[in-house]
Order: sequence, then C-alpha cells, then structure tokens
Amino acid sequence: MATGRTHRPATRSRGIPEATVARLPLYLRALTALSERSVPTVSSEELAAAAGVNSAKLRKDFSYLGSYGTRGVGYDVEYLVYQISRELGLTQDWPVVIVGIGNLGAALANYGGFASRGFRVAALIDADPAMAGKPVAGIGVQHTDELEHIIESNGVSIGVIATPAGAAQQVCDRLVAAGVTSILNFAPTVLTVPDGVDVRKVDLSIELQILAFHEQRKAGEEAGPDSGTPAAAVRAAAAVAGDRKGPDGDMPAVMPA
Amino acid sequence: MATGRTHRPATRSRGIPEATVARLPLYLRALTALSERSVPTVSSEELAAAAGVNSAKLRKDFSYLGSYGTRGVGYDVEYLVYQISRELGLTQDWPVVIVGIGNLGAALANYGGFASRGFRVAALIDADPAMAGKPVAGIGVQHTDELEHIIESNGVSIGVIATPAGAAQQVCDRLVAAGVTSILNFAPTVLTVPDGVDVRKVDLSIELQILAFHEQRKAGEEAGPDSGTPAAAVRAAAAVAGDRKGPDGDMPAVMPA
DNA sequence: ATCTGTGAAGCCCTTCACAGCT
DNA sequence: AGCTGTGAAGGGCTTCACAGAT
Repeated sequence: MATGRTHRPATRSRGIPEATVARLPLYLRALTALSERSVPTVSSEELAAAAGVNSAKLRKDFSYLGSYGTRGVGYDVEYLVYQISRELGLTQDWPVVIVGIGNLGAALANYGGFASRGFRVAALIDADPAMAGKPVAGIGVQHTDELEHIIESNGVSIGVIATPAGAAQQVCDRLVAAGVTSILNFAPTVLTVPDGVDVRKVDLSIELQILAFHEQRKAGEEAGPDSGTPAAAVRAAAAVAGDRKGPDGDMPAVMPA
Repeated sequence: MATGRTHRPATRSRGIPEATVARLPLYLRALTALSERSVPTVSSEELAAAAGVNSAKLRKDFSYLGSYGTRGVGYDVEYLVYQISRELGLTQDWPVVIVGIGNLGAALANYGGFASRGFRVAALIDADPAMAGKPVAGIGVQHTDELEHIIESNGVSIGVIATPAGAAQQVCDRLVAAGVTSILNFAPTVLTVPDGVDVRKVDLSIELQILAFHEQRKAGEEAGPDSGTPAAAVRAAAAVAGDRKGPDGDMPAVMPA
C-alpha cells in the first residue's frame, strides 16, 4: 500500500485479507459499545447493522479469525472484543510520536481515541524552537533535534506525520532511520519508504475531491442540464468542439498539440 | 456533445470506476506540481512514479476519461490538469460548512488545501454558545441554531462533521434535511443517511489500529519463521487446539460456554 | 428453529502484453 | 523508436445460498 512495492505473491501475514483487517476496528467499536451496555451476545445481523456492513461479509471476516460464534445463538460480545483486540495487537501498548504540532498535530494530540485503545502519545515533536517546552495536551513539545533520541529511548515504532508537505519526506526518512516501521501520514505528499515500512495516508483534500465528483454527477443527472449551481458558468466555456476524444468538454482556450 | 443521455443501468456514474476516481486527486496533485515547474509534457511512467502508482494503472485510469495522451510523446501537463479538474468537478466552487469547531474543526478550517482547490469554507458552526462570534481562521463561528439557514442561503451541498461522536448523527440528520448531499465525517461513528447522500469517513483511530496490526505481524515474524503457510496452517493448528478454533490464544479468564 | 461458517459464483480492480499511433 | 490505449488474463473481495451445528 506504500509506494512502489515490488512483487510479493502471497504475504505470509496470516491469511487475513487486508479488507478484513480494515474492518476489524469497526467491529471492535460496535462491540465495545454493546459491551458497555452489558449486552451478552449479538447476532451477525445485529452486529453488522451496528458496524454498517452486511452480515455475510461480517461472518466471512470473522471466519478468518477462527470460529468464535455459536450457531443458533450468535457471538459472545466480551469474547469477541478480546479476540479482535488481540488480533489487532491492541492488547499491548503502542507508543506513538506526533511530528508537526500545528493545528492538526495539536488536534491529534488532544484526540481521545488515542489513549483509549492501546495507543499512547510518547512525544510531540516540532521543528519550531519557539514551540519547545510548550505544553500541548499536557505534554511538552520537543524539538526535532531530539527526534532520534526520543524514538530510540521509547522504543517507538509508529509515527504520525502532521507537518507541512515540504517537510514530510525528510521527517519520514529520519523516523525510519531511527527505527519507526509504521507511519500515518497527514501531509499531502507521496512518501517513499523502504520495504518493510507501512505507510497509511489520510488526506482531507482528496476526500473532498471525491465527494465533489459524486456531487457533480448528482447535479448533472437529476435535472438534465446544469441547474442553478453557483459558479457553474466556468464550465459552460468548455463546450467547444475539438479533435480530442474526451467525453464531454475540451480545454477552454489554449491547448498544445 | 457526446453526453450519452442513454439508459442508466444502475448506479454507474459515467463508467469511471470508483477506484479510479479515488486516484484522480493524486494525479492532479502531481500534475499541479509539474505545472508549477513549467514542465510541458510527462510520460505515464514519470507521472505514475510521482503519484506513487504503477504506469499501467495510470494509463488505464486515464483511458476512462478519454484519449488525452499522445503516443510516442506522453501527456500534456496543462491539458490534463484541466481535464481532471473538470472531471472531478473542481472547475466550480463548492461551499463547505464545518460543524464542530473543536481542535480538529479549527485545524480543518485553517487547512490551506481547502481553498486552494475549488472548496470554500462558507461557515463554521458549533453548538457551544460561547464560541459564537469567535473568529477561527478568519471566519466567525456561528451557532448550531443557524445551521439550516446557513445551508440554504449559501447553497451548501457538502458538509464536514467534526463533532464528538455523540452529536454526529443528529448533526448529520439536520445537514441532510437542510439539503446537504455529501458528508465528510471525522466523528468515530457510523452515520445513517438516506439514499442519494454520500458519506466518506476519516477515522484516525482506525488507521492506527490497522498499522498496529501490521506492526504486530512484523514483530511476530522476525521471531519465529513459521513454515510460510497462510491460512492452511492456521486451520490445521486450530483443529488440534480443541473447541474454539482461534489461531493463537484464548480468553484470559472469563469465556462463555 | 435459528444462526453460524463456508464453498462457489460473480464482480471489480489490477496487471500484463502488445497492437496501434506519432 | 517510443509511448499510449486496451483486450485479456489474473487475483482479491463480496455476495449468495445452504450445509452444519446447537
């Protein structure tokens, strides 16, 4: 999922499909809520509804973990919470560093979901010397110079990058060199990492652009031609004929060969 | 022009696969960077490297948009920027509201990527009366009471939810009732929406949990090289284990019958 | 009677490999 | 000669539908 990854037929992970892994946290959240309400058992149908998936998918997912249900009855909530937690590696404590304590970094540091489930903010790191020592979310910000030392002395293997795009690759390189093998990247850049390092990215503007695509499609379909969308005028300019074979419109004016 | 107003089989947008749509913003970003460096043309190989995908995939993706390249040469950068922008609906201006101006909401409001590409923060909304009027990112925060009025008078169709989990569904319902048809949800909850409304979710703790899973797997592998057997061995070992066929360990103490 | 666990079918996406332009 | 555009093959995920357990 990271950058260019060479061939690898079938990872010896444990045979759990990536798509399933990505849903386990969803199930876990739903189960935790049930657990807090002291619900003892739950059917695949009920749990699936709570997690927002369909029940066949949920059962298939669980089948990769083992046979944890009881036919005719359902799943034991507490038992499943434990099994999924263990599968996800949440029965241990993961120290995490956040690099880049701007608006977003601070928001992440304050995010409750961190501590609640196996993750502990071990340090906040920023390149601005003026930030050093300032407490954010009850933790003193440390300067980037300390990065390697912090990683090593805390045994950190997960790093969160919340720096500007320009600094992200450099920070990433330093994190990896110091021993980090999993990175959550909030900077709008493609990170290049060595094999064996996992990168996941969260990109706000990409999400919005995907929504815009679907939004545009809705607007175009529901009422035939363009309805009263604001600033739709720009788009009308593209209604010229040309030799390009695009499905809809062409370049406004300038266009090279 | 070639706008096929033919029969619509089902939910197929315009034949552009969802996976392709999700990558268009990535290409767009890479192309924008090239454009700023005044690079006139780029090959599928080069652009793919910059976007972190492989070139066959990129060419296939572009083939859904039309034939925008020149064989033997590559793609014209400016032309592609325009075509992808248009496809994503970024040639028009999308007013967006952000609901929930806590740490995260403020970070989002300050996020530059918003304004830079077709999106405009039309309003910031918070339930706390004490927040009302306070400027965040140069915009005055408005109270939730104004929500419907703001949506309608600004023609907002995209909403961002950055509230606590407990308030998310309620806010969502109000947004939808007021006319919003696309929602970006940062609250750790499954949102229920009517047909025709798109929801995308960004969930920090889920991303971390996925990383933890892989991190755990790495740690487990360097210790003992199990004979490279994916699912088969798991099942084989489990069959011997006894009742429950969990691959590894069982519940510490309590466990149902 | 009920609900899980799972082969099998179907679908979508990715990757390959080469035909077709320039 | 070089690079795009694309049919075809391949792989993974989802959905179906029912056998199997309690």
